[in-house]
Amino acid sequence: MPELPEVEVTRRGLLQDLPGCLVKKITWSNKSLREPIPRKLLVRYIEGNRIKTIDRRAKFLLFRMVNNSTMVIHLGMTGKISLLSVGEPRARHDHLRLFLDKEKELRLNDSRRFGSIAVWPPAESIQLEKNFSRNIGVEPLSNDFHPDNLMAQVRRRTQPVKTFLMDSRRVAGIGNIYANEILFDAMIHPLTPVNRIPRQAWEKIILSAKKILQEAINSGGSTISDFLGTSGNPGYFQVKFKVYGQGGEKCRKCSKNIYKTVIGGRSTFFCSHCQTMK
DNA sequence: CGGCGCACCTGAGTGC
DNA sequence: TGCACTCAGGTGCGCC
Repeated sequence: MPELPEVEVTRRGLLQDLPGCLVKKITWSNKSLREPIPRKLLVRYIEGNRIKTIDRRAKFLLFRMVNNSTMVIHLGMTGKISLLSVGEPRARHDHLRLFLDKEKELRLNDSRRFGSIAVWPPAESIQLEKNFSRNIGVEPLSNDFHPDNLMAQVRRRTQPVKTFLMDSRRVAGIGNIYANEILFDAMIHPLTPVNRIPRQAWEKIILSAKKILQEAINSGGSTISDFLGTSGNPGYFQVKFKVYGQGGEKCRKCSKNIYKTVIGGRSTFFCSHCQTMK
């Protein structure tokens, strides 16, 4: 399910109930996700402790514990976190179950197992987070997402702007769907080399990104009440995308054809009439 | 160093 | 109904 908006909506949903909860017991599947599940660290630092709050960095959820440890979860392509009432039967592809007080269970289900779970022990948490964050680009909803910042990074680069927006070391949290949608909104051709984008166009990309991501978060916000219960995940919010998945359809702005191609190995949708190289 | 292709894994959909 | 094949929202490695 997850790009930045979906992860953020998940975070906000969990924030309604999780802070203060005690993690009484943790169980896991016998399969690895992207990396092996850190069982020993989960038992040592998360089990028996209380959740303080939940933060987000890029598409990672950071569960801050009262003992200053942190559980870091990435949802990959198919990861879903649900907050369930105790007694929900286990399901195929459940990989992590946190049994909480207040008759609740936090569960991670991930069929493709591209997700990940890490634990930062209290003593190393600050340093580990520093290293972690250093390898991740600017948060697009922050004030640091600014033409100065981006243009300084792209002087020598020729990669397509779509690839740049999706590169987590440059910009955090933008995946294939929203990269397509943002560039349509900004009227920029996805193949435009980043070193040939003028400041004005960067300003537009930034505004479009903030707008598109914020709209997605807002529309997901209305589904937060679905968190309790098995069907509880917001997914892509039934948002009607303007270009993603619309190959062969008519452009909403100019009625010309929307093309589908592949950039950086990912499906790319755009209107060659509305979206130009500046 | 920058940029690209590919692997990782399962499930859904399509066409024969 | 079954089989073979394609594609999918993410990330990081290795290769040129």
